[in-house]
Amino acid sequence: MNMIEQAKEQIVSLTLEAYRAAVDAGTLSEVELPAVAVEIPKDSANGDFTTTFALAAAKALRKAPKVIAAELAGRINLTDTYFKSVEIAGPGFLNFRNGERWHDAVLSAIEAEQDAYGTCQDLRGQKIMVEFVSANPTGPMHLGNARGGVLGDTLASILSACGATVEREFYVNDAGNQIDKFAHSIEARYLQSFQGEDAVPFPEDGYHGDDIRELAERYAQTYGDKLVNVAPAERCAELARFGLDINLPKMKADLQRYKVSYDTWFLESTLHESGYVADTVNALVDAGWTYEKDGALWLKTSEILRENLLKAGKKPSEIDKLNLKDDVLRRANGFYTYFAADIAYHRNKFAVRGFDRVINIWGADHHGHVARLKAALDAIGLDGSNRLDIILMQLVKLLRDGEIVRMSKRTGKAISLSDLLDEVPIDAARWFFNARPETQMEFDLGLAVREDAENPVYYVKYAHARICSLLRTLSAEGAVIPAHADICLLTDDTERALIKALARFGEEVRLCARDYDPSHLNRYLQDLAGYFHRFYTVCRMKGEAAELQSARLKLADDTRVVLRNGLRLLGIEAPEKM
RNA sequence: GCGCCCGUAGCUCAGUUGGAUAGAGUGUCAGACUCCGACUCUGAAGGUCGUGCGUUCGAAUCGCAUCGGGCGUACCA
Repeated sequence: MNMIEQAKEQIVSLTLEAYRAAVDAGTLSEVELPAVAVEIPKDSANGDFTTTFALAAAKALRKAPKVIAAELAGRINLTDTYFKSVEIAGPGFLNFRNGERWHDAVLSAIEAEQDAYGTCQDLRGQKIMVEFVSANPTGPMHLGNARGGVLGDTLASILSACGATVEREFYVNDAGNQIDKFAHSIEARYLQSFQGEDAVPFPEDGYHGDDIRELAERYAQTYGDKLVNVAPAERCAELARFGLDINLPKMKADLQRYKVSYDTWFLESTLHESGYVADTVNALVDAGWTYEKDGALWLKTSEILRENLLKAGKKPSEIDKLNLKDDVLRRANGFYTYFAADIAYHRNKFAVRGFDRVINIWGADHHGHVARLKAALDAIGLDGSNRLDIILMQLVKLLRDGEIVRMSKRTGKAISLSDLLDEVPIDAARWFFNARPETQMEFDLGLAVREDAENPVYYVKYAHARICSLLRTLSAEGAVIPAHADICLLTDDTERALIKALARFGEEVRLCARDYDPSHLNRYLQDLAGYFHRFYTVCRMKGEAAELQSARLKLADDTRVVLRNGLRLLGIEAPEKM
C-alpha cells in the first residue's frame, strides 16, 4: 500500500470506530452506512486529508451533517496515528492534518525502499500484454506511431511497477492486401528502372513514397535484372520479402533509438501458415455464429453485440438505431479478411499464450473495430468484453510554421518518426508524447526542437541535476548525509510541502495504471520539481548548523530518489550534470 | 443518418470518478542573485467550465437536448 492509501485507510477506520462509539453512546443510530470516502482537499488550508462521510451519511442517519461530524470528531483518538488534528469544517467535512509520524513515515519509506519506492504489488500474479505501434511494415513510421510507442512503452513500465508480469508486443502485418500492394509498388518501380517509367504503369492504389523507389533501387543494385523475366507472382514474393527484410530491422532500430523495445515481434503470416486463422474461423462456425451469403462467410456481429447490449440494459429500440452490421470473415475469393486474422491473433494471446489481460493501443481511426473484435472473442468464450482493453489514441496533428502537415504514407510527404528523432531530443519527445492518450494533440515542430525552459522536461531534469550537484559540492566540503532525515528539524512550510509531495508518488503511479494514462506522472514530476525548487530557494544548507544541514541534505537526497524513479518510469534520463 | 473522442484562463492542459472560494505550466506585466547550479524563485492580471434545461444538501464532473472541432461507419489493413 502506498503512503496515501495508508493514510486514507487509517482515516476510514478512525471514522468507523468513532461511529461505533457514537452508536454505543446512543447519539447516532445504527443504519446501513455509505462508504467512507477520503479525499485530498484542493486547498491545503482545508487539511491534508478530508472525509465527506458526515455529508454522505446525513440522509441515512437523518441528522444534519454538521451534527454527525461533531459526534464523530469528539470520539476520534489520534494517539499513535499519522495525524495531529481533526476538525469540522464547511457543511460537515472532517479535515485531518498530518503529524510528525506521517512525515517521518514518508521519508523512512523512501530511504528504505530506494529504487523500489513508488512500486506496489496491486497487479501481482497478472500476466498482461501491451501491444502497441504495430505499424504497417510497408513504409516509414509516422508521428502517431511515435506517440503510440511512447505510451505503450511507458504504460508497460508502469504496469510492471505495479507488480504485473508485462510483455511488450509488436504485431507485424506481413500478410494480406497491403503487402500485395507493397509488392506491386516495388515491382513497378523495379521494372520501370529497366524499361522506363512510361513502359510500366504504376498501380493506381500503390504506395507512391520515395522509400518504395529506394527499395526497388537497392534490389536492382544488389541483384540486377534477375527478376525482370521471372513470373510476376514469384517476382512479387521475392520483392516483398526483400522489402520487409529491410523495413522491419529499420523499424526496430528506429524504435530502439526511441528507447522502445519489444519482447515479441509477432508475425501475422504465422497465423495463416499454421492454419490458426482457419481454425479460429471454424471455431466461430461451430459455435453457430456464422452464415454464408454471396459466396462469403459472415460473422453475426450484430447479433452478438445485440445480446451484449441487452445484457447491459440497453433498450431494443435504442439498439435498432445503432444500425449494427455483420462482418465478412472469408471473402468470396476464399481469402480471409484482416478481421478474421485479428480474431485469431487475439485468440492466440488469450488461449495459447495465456495472458490474463491484453491492452492494445490503437489509433482512434480504428475505433469502429473495438466492439466487433470484443464481440468475436466473446463468441468463442474468451470474454473479450472484460479482458481486452483498447486504448484509442487520438492522432497527432503535426504543425510546421503554424500550418498543418498531412501525414500520409501514400503521398510520401510525411515527416517520419526517424526524421523527427534527428531534430528533437529523445527525452523531450518522450515527455511530449506522453500526453493523455484520448485527446488530440498538436506537435509543433518549431517548438519541439527547442531545448530551453519552455519545455517542462528540462525543468524536471534540472531539479535532479541540481540536487546531485548540491550533494556533490557539500559532501566535498565535509557535509554528512545521514541514513535518515530527522523530521523534527524539517519544520519549514516548504519542507513540509515537499515531503507531502514525495508521499504522493506511489499514488500517482497507481493512478497511471488505473487510468492507463502515464501523463499523471508528467504532471506529478513537474509539481515535485517545483516543490523542490521552492524549498531550495528558502532553505539553505551551506553554513547552517551541522544537524540541520544533514537533515536538509537527506531530504534533498530523498527527492532525488523520487525524481529518478519517476523519470525512469517515463524512460527519460535523470542526469547528474547538465 | 448513426456511433466514438474532445470542448475549462491568450496558449497547452489538470481537476483524485459528485465536494469547500475553479487549478498548474506557459505567455503578458512587475520584482528577486556578493550567497549550495538564475535552465531558479516571488507577486499581479487573466474564467458565464461551449450553450440550455434537469437530477440533489452540493454539478466542470451525472442525465437529456443543442452548438462547434476531430474520427469512423469496406468482401482495406
